[in-house]
Amino acid sequence: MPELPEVETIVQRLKNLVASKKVAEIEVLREKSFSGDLQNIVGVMISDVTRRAKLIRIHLSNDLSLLVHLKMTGQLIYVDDEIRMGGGHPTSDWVQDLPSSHTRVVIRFSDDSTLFFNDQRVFGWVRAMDEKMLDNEFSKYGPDVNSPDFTFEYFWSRFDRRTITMKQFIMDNDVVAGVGNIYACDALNLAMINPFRRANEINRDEAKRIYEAMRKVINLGIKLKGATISDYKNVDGFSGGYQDVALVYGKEGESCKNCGGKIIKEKLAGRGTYYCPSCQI
DNA sequence: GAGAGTGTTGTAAC
DNA sequence: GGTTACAACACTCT
Repeated sequence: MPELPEVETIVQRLKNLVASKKVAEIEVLREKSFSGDLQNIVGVMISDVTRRAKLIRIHLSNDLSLLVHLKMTGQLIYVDDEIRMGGGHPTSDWVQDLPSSHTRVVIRFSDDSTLFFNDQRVFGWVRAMDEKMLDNEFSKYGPDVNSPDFTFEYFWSRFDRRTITMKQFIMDNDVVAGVGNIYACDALNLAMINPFRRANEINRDEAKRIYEAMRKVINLGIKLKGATISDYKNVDGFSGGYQDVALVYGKEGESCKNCGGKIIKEKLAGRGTYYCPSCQI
């Protein structure tokens, strides 16, 4: 479910909440969701929380990190006494039920606060990794879409006569990391490019428009703390705001903000794809 | 109730 | 090698 802006939002919040806390206990409720040796984590302090692509890295004060991938339906929810007591907090009514039937891993800290990893579909995971394993994992990804390494010249160089559709191209994590279905649809609408166009039919000017649009929608997503379509919540239970300004994603039948045309939904490579056929050419 | 759809990505097959 | 189809799983929606 979450894409780069959602993960970035979670990381920013999590960093403030759990940095310098000590892991008191880890409870694994679903074997498939966790891998690593618990012995090496219990009693260790969290030193930092960072992000690479859509991965959340919880740095430990030994040489390990807990790497978290939320995939489609993962959530990291932080709960402490203050949150449990409520006080108008959006999570107050449902945090009482945690762990829920979807809770897969529970990390308890020495101050009694708790981090829940919930994941309805069990695609996501939490894995303890050393430097070498992390390098190997991160090597699968191209530069983050919002990083300085993702330059237009780099992006253009990756077109290289590829015949896949533009939507698949910008969602290819090896080309650029962090663009999922929502932001891919919106970026192509902003750039006025049809998602079914093939990468090798795109000229340099069009590529430039796509490049700028990708950066723009992702940065707006980060600013609005992500998009809440169904399961996504920030660490503290708040929803994101991007869905309210989305250009085409989830807007089938509505008017295109760009040209007033009617937004349609079609399937592209098995994924729901929203676009405006009148201005995205 | 059956069947399709869901924001991800790894794998196997072509 | 690039591209495509599908699987992993558990729900909701039509």
